[in-house]
Amino acid sequence: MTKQPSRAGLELSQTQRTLPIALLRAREAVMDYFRPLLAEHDVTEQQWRVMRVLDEVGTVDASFLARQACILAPSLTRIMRTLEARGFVEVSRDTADGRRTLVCLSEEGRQFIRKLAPASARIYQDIESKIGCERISTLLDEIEILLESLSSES
Amino acid sequence: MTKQPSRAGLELSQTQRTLPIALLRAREAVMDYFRPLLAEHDVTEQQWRVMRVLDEVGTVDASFLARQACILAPSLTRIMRTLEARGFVEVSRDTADGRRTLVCLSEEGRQFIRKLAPASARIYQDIESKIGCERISTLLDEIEILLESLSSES
DNA sequence: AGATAATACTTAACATGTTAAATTTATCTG
DNA sequence: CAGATAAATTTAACATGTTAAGTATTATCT
Repeated sequence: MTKQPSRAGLELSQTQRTLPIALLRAREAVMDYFRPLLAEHDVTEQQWRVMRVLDEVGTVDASFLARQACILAPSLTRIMRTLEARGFVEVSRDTADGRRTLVCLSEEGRQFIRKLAPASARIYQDIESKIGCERISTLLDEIEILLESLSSES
Repeated sequence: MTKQPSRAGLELSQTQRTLPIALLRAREAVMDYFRPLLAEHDVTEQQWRVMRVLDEVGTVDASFLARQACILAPSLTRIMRTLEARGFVEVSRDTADGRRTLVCLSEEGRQFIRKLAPASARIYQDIESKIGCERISTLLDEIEILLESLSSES
């Protein structure tokens, strides 16, 4: 079905048949469905991701938040500034460990999430209807396995 | 095996069990293996992607290149400036259509690709050995289906 | 042919990605 | 307990992502 280049020695794969590009293209294809909603409400993809994570986990330190939202620490610092200025998050210092920054959603932030949740869920359902729930589930499982395989093992 | 949240109404999925984040995490996990090599040779991930595509397709216009490398036009404009200044690519105007910019690898650019190819291929093989060739192949197939399902249909 | 729309880029402006260095606070060692 | 180390962020600098606006060139339409 798919042309498999014979890669006996140390040659490069066809770019389109490569994990980095394939994963990037897949993500772009999915995000194309969400971008209109985010743009309409003036939040970037990353800001929304941070708020989604905070909505799930409550109050957490910056490192944990960065890891969960797949955002690097320096980016998170800037994003926090933006979200705090907009009144969507509350930032404080950890009294137990003065190095840590603690963050949580503000009431306004929670309302914002609730306001967009239905439209966001509908978009995801639209995507599911095109791909199929089982297929998405399988893909997510495959990715989980990939992550386990690539991390923490020899 | 995996906890499936009951999502009868219009609620948000668990972030970690969502296509945008899962695909992003997978990509990051893979790129972590390549970044040291790229950093060692002072090329960014995107610059390398552009050169990889050019190596495959020869001389092409900017739009095609941008699409193949998953890079937006404005980013490509800047990347071209960088790569041209470094002598890795040659840029020219399409005589048949004055709007188009044509690009191809320079001899120096081709040599650069050849120099990094073995190490890059070894890294990919390392990744394959951890995940398994068939599993990767399956994943790539699943992604192709996802791309077809999401594009150009109703 | 001439006005108009469509293409293909390019610029501009702001947000984020990425790495390295700096800062502040904790922890560890002797 | 003082000095060295480590940990958690932040800052800085440059590259790219992203959208909107601007430019030049080509295609279209009457």
